[in-house]
Amino acid sequence: MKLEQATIKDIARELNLSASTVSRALKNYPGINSETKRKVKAMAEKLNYRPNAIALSLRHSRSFTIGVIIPEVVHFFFSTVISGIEEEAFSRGYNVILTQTNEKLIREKSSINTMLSNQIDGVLISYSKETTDFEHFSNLIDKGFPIVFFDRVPEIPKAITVTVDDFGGAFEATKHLVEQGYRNIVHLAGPPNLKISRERSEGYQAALRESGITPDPAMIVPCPLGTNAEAQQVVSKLLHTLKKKPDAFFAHNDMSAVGAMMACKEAGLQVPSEVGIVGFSNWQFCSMVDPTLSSVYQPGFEMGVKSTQLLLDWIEKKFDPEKSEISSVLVTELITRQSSVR
Amino acid sequence: MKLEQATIKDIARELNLSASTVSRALKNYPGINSETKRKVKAMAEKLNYRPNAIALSLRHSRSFTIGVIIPEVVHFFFSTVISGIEEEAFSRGYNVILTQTNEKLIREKSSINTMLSNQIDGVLISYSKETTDFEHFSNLIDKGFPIVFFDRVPEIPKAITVTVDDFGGAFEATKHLVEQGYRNIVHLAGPPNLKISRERSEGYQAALRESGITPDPAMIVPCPLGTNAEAQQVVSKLLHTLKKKPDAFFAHNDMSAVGAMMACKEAGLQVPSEVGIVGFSNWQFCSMVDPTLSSVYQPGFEMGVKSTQLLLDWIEKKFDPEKSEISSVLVTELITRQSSVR
DNA sequence: TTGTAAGCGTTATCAC
DNA sequence: GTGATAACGCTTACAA
Repeated sequence: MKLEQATIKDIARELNLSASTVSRALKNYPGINSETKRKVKAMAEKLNYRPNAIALSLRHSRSFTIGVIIPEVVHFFFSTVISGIEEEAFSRGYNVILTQTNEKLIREKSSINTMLSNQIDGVLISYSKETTDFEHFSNLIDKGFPIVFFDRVPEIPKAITVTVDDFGGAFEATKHLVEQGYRNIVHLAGPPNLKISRERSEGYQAALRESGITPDPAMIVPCPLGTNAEAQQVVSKLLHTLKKKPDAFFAHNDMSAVGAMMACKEAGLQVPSEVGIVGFSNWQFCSMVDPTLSSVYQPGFEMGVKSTQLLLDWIEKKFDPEKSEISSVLVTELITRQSSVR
Repeated sequence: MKLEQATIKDIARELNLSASTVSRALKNYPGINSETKRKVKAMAEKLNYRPNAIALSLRHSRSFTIGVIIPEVVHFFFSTVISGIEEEAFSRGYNVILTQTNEKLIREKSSINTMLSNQIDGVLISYSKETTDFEHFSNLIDKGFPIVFFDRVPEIPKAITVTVDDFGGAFEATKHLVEQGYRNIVHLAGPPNLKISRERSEGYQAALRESGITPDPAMIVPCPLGTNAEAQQVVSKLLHTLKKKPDAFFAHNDMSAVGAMMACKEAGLQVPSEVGIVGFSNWQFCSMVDPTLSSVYQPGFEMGVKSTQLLLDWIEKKFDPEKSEISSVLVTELITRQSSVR
């Protein structure tokens, strides 16, 4: 059962007018009899007329719809970004069509194709962990199609990107641990093919160096899944195997940090007195665990808003990506809680 | 800069054919010269032809797009549901357009209008906390427009709904607390205008009665915001004011449960030996807090999948809501962890 | 001030 | 086997 939508033609027929007059009346064109205008609007109201956005899209070759492609919806940080995207798009009269890739490259590609078929005006992308080749993006960029990358951004020419200052955040977190007197700081690192992981790792190392500590490769431990179970297991093992006994953990995400915390508790180590822990992202649960978890806040909502602003400005030709290369970097903020302060 | 999309006309021009022939060739219609077909497909490939979904929508009055309206994206449960919706829709060739209402009725209404303008084929809705009048829904239902409600469902005639067994989940949780020997069980209740809140409250009361305990209105405490801060404050106060000292909390959501846990710790009460706590939803952090939090698991992903199945079956006329009234109730599962087992 | 006609991309219908 | 035409709903030169 379809919804019987009244069209301009219906209004025209009822009032013995032409479709063009109705169209003009509805849009307050100059040079329309005000009585006609009144009648048209009244009839539109009566018939519950609603413009057909599909017809408008076809006419204007503009859909007022943007696409969003993310790895996962069920992810606190990404959901925050989506929220920002949705707010900004809504307030500027755009629709958002959303797909998740589940970290699969093939879904990423097919999503882009579907969206292009649907004539989206532009797209926001955070790519999957499987993506190592960026040709499907550069093709679009080369054709001048509006595309903005956020958080997970490719290192390709002319890409417009929005990220947080991962390096700076990691630097600050590590520095903080040093200041609290921790010396043997382990880094639980993310998947190395993501730039964000590398930035965080480098920020950590830079902070150590600046503090006169030489980074030890053995202290950089991969936790590519980023789950608390993984980190717990990894850290439990570490506590036995490492020569230099670690007295702090800087994790690339909050779940790993919690995993580390659980492993320490299990091993009978006091947090923060014996071991300091700092996470990254400042997820909701940071203030709910015991001890509460210090973490680097990433402005997800702002990232969504900023990315969308850039994209829509581009679409609406308010800025020209050819002339103004933009990579926007949002500042992070270290939130210190119990887990790292002694 | 628009993407120069090749159209059927372009292919036709290149090959000196008519648009209709090209269209037929591309769709493998019978009665087309196989050589022509080959040439057309080759040219389509060469020009990187992609069918214009907008034109198809206009032609067929079908957009292959469904709308999703939820209160908040940044909400673990809802994001899980979205994930299920997205998966099912994607696998059946539909797009998902998403809006969040931020719990505002006015946004709910305007979102529906925008989506209708965009000729969505159907819509999935979980309504806002502000929504108390359901006329904007019944209007659509009366016109036979495909609409499926999930989680927060209105009690109006002919509404197709998908919920979890909130009553049953609450019943089981409360029963479990009783079995663990807790007697003065407080319920931290959700906003009463949501049916889910009432169901959970009633499940709690029914379980008490079945255990020979008369529910005490003073032991049902509103926590309408559902934040841990709110619950912590409420519970701290409770511990002093209630005549019958509470020895357990069944919260309508997990954040309230954590708030209660924090308040108890603060008051020097041991969990679970002195106070038992059970939450609702089984959010990620349940296994991360200390002690780990027992909670009622709600199948969010399945809810998304089920709702979408119903909606798409309706759209594709695989079931007739006039004949088969469907309210689908998914089972919950109590996950017992440390906070309630002694 | 209003009407006519063409066109956005596609396909169903009817010709040839 | 293939082509011409009309139609989906709307806007916009151009004409009246």
